[in-house]
Amino acid sequence: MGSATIKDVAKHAGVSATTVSHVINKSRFVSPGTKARVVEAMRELNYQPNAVARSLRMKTSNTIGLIISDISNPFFTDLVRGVEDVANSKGKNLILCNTDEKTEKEETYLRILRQKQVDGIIMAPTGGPLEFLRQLVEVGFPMVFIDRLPDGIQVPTVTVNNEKASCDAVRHLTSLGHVRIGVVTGMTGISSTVERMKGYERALSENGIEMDERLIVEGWSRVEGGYDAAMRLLSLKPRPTAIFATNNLMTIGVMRALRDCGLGCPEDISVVGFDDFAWASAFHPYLTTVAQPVYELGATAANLLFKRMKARRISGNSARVVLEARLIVRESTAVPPSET
Amino acid sequence: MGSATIKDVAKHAGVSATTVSHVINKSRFVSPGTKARVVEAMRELNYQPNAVARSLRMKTSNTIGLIISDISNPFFTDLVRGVEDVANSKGKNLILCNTDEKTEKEETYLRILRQKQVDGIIMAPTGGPLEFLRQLVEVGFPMVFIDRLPDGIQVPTVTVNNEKASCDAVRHLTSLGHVRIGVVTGMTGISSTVERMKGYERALSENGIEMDERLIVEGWSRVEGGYDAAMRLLSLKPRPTAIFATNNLMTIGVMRALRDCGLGCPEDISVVGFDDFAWASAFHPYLTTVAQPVYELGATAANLLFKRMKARRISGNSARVVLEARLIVRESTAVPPSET
DNA sequence: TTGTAGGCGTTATCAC
DNA sequence: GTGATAACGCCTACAA
Repeated sequence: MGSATIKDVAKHAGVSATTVSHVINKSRFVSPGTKARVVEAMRELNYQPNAVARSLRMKTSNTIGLIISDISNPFFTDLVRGVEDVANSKGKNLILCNTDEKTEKEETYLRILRQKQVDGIIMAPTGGPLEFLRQLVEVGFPMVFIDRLPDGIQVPTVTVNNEKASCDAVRHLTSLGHVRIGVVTGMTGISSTVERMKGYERALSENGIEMDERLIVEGWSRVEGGYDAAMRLLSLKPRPTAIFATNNLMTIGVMRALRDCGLGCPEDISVVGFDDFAWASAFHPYLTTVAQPVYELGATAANLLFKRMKARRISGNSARVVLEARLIVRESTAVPPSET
Repeated sequence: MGSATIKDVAKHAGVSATTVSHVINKSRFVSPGTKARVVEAMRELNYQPNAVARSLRMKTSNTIGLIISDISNPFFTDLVRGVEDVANSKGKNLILCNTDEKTEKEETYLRILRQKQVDGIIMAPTGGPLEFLRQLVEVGFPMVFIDRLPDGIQVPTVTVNNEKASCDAVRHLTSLGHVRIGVVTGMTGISSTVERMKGYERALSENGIEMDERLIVEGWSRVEGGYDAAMRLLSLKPRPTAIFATNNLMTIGVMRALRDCGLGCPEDISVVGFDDFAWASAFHPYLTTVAQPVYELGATAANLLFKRMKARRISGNSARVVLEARLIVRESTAVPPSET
């Protein structure tokens, strides 16, 4: 049984569809009497306005798209919540899309979201080459990038101060006397990886520590990658006295590797991880981490997007907002290396 | 500049809109020549079909709604991924909604999703009284409940075997010699809480252990609640030798309480938690947990929903699918209580 | 204070 | 093989 339409309500109330529409949207005066009849008719017919028809007419879907790599990643989890809260407060809904870092999925989702007439898109770009994306930006489609900078596309972006935060993390290790500091790097080709490595390098050079290529291992931003990378690092002789894992998943991989090697943290080796965990202060080791303001990242991006949506044709202006990630020092790494 | 429409393409290719439509949808034969011209016109105009207009006409939005309490909760995180993967494989998109367990937000989202003509809804019901929800179910709107059973509404549901799994968890503790076993319970009024408590009670009675009301404390399904509840339990004299935390967030709260009380786990007290953590085997204590097949929960619900969507009018039939949660025994609790 | 009519961009029916 | 035309449900000039 097809639901009641605005015409059904009109007929039932003995008025025109126009009047019903105005009652629904409070868009012009309707006498108390007729208004009451309309309201009553809507109730009796259990009327629900058809938002699709409305969208077609109004050219706004009250929906925004959010494209991330994987909602299972705790990092995105809080970010998504930030976006949804802001969106909800503005009466917009969220279509969630997972790319798994696949450029192909990214393009498909972009295309679908566009076809669904979403009012705007927030995305963490994979970094792959993307003609369609470039076109969208060029026609002024409201879009905000998050967590990473796109390659050569001018668009508003929200990130954290990756370099500075990484630098702080590594400085923390050097200040404890560490010199041989291994680093597990993220996916190549995304800006956050590059920036975090810059911070690592800067901290070392500040302290007059020579770079050792063998201490830099790729972890592909994933748990398994972090595990493998740590295994490589741990097999070095002499092995590093500390490891800097440049994201949350890789940090877990590193810790698993330590366990499998029978190594204790921080007794045998110190670890600092980028990204904090809600449970970090309740489970051992109480890891020192770089905490990103993840929720704010999402909320900020959403607010920025809404600004763009209002001023559709003010293109060209591509702000970059940088939020502050900060080091949280916990007891576990406050231990000097057993060897030097 | 409004995007090109099907009419623009038709004009550009010198054919009718009908033909363009048929080319797009491959819905009837079009001669190679005209087809080529149409395709070329679409390319030149950078044409993207308007999915909103299509939805209005076809009466399907190719979108489903997912209503949960909070995407920040790691439990829902993997579940959402399961739903999205299945949805995506069927060409559907996902609108994500967070209720924070507020009946009011739940109703608002239900109404919006209905108005947006989503093809179906998957939800973890708050348990509040909900007339609108009941109406939706009654008119045969495709819907699947997840994680919890609704109160007295006949609708397909996907859950885990909460009672059995809880019973196993507590049996594990009794088999280690524990008798005074505290339990931190979830929100009152949701089925999973009730079922998990039944499992707790059954395990105790099987072992001839008398129930002690003081050992049952409400943790409201949240971290803070788990913390407070654990504090209460730890202040009992004699204090329990083990604690069963009935969900992931409360488990974290319990562990924080132990830390703040300077108590070690498992030396001073044993803990078993409902819900596993990806990092559980890498950080201390290596907690024994009940692992729910969370991704499968979401995927199963989505598959069930798609079945319902196909056979819209086969109402009445309200399957309940029960997946298996299983105990993962790790070293930490394999320690007999220091006292009896 | 209220109503009529046209159109948003598609797809489906029928006709040629 | 292809096209006109109506309709999906709503909003909004314009008119009365």
